Amino acid sequence: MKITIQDLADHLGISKGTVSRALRGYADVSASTVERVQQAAKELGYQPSAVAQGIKTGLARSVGLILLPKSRAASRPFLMQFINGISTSIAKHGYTLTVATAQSDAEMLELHRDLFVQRKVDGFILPRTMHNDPRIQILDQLKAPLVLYGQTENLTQYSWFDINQVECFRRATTRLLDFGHRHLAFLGGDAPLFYNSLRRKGVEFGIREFDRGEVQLQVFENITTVADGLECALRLLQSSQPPTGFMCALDLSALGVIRAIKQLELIPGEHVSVIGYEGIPEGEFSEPSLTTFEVDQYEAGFQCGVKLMQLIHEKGAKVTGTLTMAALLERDSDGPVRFNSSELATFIRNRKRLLSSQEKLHRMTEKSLRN
Amino acid sequence: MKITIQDLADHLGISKGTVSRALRGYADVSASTVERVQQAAKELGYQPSAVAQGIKTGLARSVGLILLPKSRAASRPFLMQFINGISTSIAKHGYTLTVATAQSDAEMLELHRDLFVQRKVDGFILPRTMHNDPRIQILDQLKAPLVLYGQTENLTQYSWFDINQVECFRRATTRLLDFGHRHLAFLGGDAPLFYNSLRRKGVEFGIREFDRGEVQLQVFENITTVADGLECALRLLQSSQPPTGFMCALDLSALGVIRAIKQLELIPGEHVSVIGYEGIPEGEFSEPSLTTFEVDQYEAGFQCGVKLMQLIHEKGAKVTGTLTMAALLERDSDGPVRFNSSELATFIRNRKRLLSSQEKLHRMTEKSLRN
DNA sequence: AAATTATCCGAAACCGGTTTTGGTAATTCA
DNA sequence: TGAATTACCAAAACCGGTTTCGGATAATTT
Repeated sequence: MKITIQDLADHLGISKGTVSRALRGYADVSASTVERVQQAAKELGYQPSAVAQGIKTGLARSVGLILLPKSRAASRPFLMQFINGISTSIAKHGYTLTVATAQSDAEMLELHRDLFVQRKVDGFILPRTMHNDPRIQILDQLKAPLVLYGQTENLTQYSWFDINQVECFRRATTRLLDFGHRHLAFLGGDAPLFYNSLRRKGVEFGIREFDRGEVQLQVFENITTVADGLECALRLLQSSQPPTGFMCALDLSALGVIRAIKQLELIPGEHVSVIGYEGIPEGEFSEPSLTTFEVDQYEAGFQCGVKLMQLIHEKGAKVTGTLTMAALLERDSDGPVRFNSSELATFIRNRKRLLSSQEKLHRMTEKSLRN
Repeated sequence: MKITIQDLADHLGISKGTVSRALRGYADVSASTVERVQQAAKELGYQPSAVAQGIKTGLARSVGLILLPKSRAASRPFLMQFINGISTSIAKHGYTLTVATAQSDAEMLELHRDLFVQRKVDGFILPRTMHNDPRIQILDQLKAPLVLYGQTENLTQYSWFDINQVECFRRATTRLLDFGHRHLAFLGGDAPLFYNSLRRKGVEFGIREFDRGEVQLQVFENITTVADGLECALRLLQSSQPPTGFMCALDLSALGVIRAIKQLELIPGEHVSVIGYEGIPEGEFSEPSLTTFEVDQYEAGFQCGVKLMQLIHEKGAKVTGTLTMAALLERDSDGPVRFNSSELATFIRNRKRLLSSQEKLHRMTEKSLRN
């Protein structure tokens, strides 16, 4: 059933070595033979077995991407386009993507080691880089090619691709300050991940540039889901010094903040401003739509793939780092400050008091409409 | 650097054949030798190269999953957990998952063929089954093991796993009818995919069981995104005979319907009922939360993996089909009918007329609150 | 004690490719 | 015309495993 190089050689009456050299483009095969071999290969549907090729070349022609589905909420949105980008760029080199999932951090490290030692992959792409990422330490020992999606310590030793998140959050901060906001909150994401410090640093830069003492910043961490953002914002807004501008490390938490604002019967983008980061599709459909930085995950995956192919194929290839920008989507969840923090606090208190009476009114209206 | 079976054999002073037989558990190796070999393998960190193993066994120990990122909205939600399930179940057999993405239908078919012919994968999992799925035809020719996630024609020839979607939608329909709804709409999804006919069939069954002539059903197709659902529902609700109950083939479109209902200043779950299908996380956070059928995508992936491993490893294994149920999450987007269709139409017309006056009222209230 | 049977392992073949080696026939050059 | 290249291809070695085969030794049976 399955046709091998020997079958093809027999069919043509030549040796299998010649068939191989013809297909690999060696110079010592006559043009006519190359032609005949290619023709026959196409006719018989011969394609060399990647497995058999790999044994001699030492390459599996596959790269590894290992995910931790535990961190479901955070990794889900970006995944599909990222995978698509990787797989598209490596496909040009005949590579495929091996995706594995680990149930724990320990298992994730084992998986990296095993996949490489077993020669199932030739290198790795490491998303969601951590501080002192343990994956890197293991892969370094094995001299496994790797590309980081994100930054970390000792960046000059590795190839990496990242968005300039510091700049993004500097701009987000400047934007809110220019809008007149003076009480800001930064809702950070996963604390152990490197991105979190970068985004936070961007916020601090933005404030430092501007500050003449009148800016207040509150910082939180591990706000990674809609529920987290909702809860955190509800608490902050009902405090005595509520922020009037929220910068969220993740769109998901920003959507939670918007929900909190609406829950307090305030208007997001007017009474309170919110800026997110990542550009998940939900942000477009949110009411109001979410101002955010749109990360091109396809491009990120594509570039990671390109860099990894360089490391694997070009011997002596130098590691490279690339920093790009995300596009700011100026939508409706932020705008010029209406109240300062104290005014907002008062407004919220009054609102609360009047909610019951307003509800009565609403019920009356409804009743009258039905009749 | 990389240690081979020959290195291990030299280190132990025995032949590589014996090392291999010891590690593969052959009976003709003494217990003490097995012990020594295993010990040494662990110490030296030896793991056989999957590539070299594959050449003799003819297996790549990998299964393929090929995605079409074009259909982004529809495939995104279910993906991560599905991949996790597959990868977890096949990991028990030392298998990994090869994920590739195709940019077009034609490329997708080629990819299936190439990956199998090149022996990069030993079989496939086919999600999102279509009518007369062309992938199946190609893989049949190659005698490639495959498992369907979803159903199709000639089901007895293949292993497959699916949710009993007919039953789900029969129950959704019965539920709305029991709530007293008599004007229903079914918002179908991707028409070429097999699931669509199944879900529609479920709706028709539900109505046929019940109908004494008074039930009205409107059917639509290719409503796959929030925007689609929003638009479709807006149109229907403003027609002269609006449905009071919506059954959506996809949660995403159901969320759009909810948005449409709210946009018309109606209360989802009171004035109009909505039921979705799939159980995406957004449905939990929606206001009101979405009544839907929660599909266990992890389990689906897991079972597909199990079935594929059977086909690949147990020779003469018979194909098997499995149908399970999804859990109905009774949340807040549906409920007893309040208005019949005509009443609803009137209500909506009046609402519209009064919206401007109500808005005036609202602005006045707000102004008074600020002072 | 000899014959038989088990036990254990080395040697070799094999899987399907790639790459090196070496030899023959056709060309080119002196 | 003879020598030196060149062009081309067959044969063989190799990659890192698995599996078969057969032989040596030990254990058992007669």
